[in-house]
Amino acid sequence: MPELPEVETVARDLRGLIVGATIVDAETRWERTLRDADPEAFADGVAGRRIEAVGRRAKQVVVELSGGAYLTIHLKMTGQLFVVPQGGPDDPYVRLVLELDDGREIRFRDIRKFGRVGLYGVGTADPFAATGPEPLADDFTVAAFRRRLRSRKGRLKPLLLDQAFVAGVGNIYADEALWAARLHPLRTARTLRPADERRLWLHLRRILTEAVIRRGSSIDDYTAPEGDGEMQEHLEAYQRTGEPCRRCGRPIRRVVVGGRATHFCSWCQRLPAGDRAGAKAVLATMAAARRRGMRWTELAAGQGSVGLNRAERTRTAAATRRAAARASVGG
DNA sequence: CAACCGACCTGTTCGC
DNA sequence: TGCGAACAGGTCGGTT
Repeated sequence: MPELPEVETVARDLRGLIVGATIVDAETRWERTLRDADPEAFADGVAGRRIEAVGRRAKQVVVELSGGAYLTIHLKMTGQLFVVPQGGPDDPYVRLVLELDDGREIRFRDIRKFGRVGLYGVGTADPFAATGPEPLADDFTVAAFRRRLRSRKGRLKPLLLDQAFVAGVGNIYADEALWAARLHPLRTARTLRPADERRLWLHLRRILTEAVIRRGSSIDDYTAPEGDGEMQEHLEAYQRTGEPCRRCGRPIRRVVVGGRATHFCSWCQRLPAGDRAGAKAVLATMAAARRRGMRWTELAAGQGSVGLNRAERTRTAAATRRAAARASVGG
């Protein structure tokens, strides 16, 4: 699940590997990987262009090409990028191959086919026109963050996931930032006191910065061209359902907010009375789970229970899968 | 504007 | 042991 730190890591790895090379051809194996689903136009558009720079905007890798063209690569849930020698081991999940002039190729591998690659040029519409500010940029000040918070009526968790509100935050770092700032995910932006706003701003930036240094969280399918990250070993809330809160020792709870798994400590992250009115569904679910004797997990209506060791087992299995993927791609 | 839904996809895990 | 349902979640387009 690549978010800002994971995509930043992929972009940095890729930059060191491909800047200066020239794209010779493009082979599309799954048409819808291309935003405009036109393999011929895409190949014509990239062939002969030199790779000038690689960066990131929100959760997308941006590859700048000669002549003012640029590629946007959204990894979505399961997208991976590898740079390998041509003719290396292949696998059925490679969706797009960019052949380089130096005997290597860039492979975009994506099990679930959600990922998208766009090609833009001078005069084409800006794909980031509706994207919010970069949270690690110098001009993302606490004052700027306050202004944005006060212009919104929504609850914090969905707000942090809204790319128009702030760019690059996904499910992992939204939960982590809220835990660190001691703010309930259902808290409304408008009820925040100045100190709350400041803590959220501070911890959001601190956690994203730390995660970039640690090369992101290698959970499920995420890996970068030059190897896994280690931030998954330093998460405080995400996927720690039932494990003790590292501040108070009480079990981390899991609820569904806006259709997304949300992990938090109901002791450290209180919901003020004023915000309870619109949070009935989640609160009722938690009360029902409590009545049924579930102390450490809360479930959406009708869902089964979640085993205590699930997170651990999932992590182990995912690491094995990533290793297999790297081997098959020849990386 | 906010909240919610289904759609897009496949592999893994869960409940029975 | 095997099967189908549930789940993972980023984003878009549509509805309430």
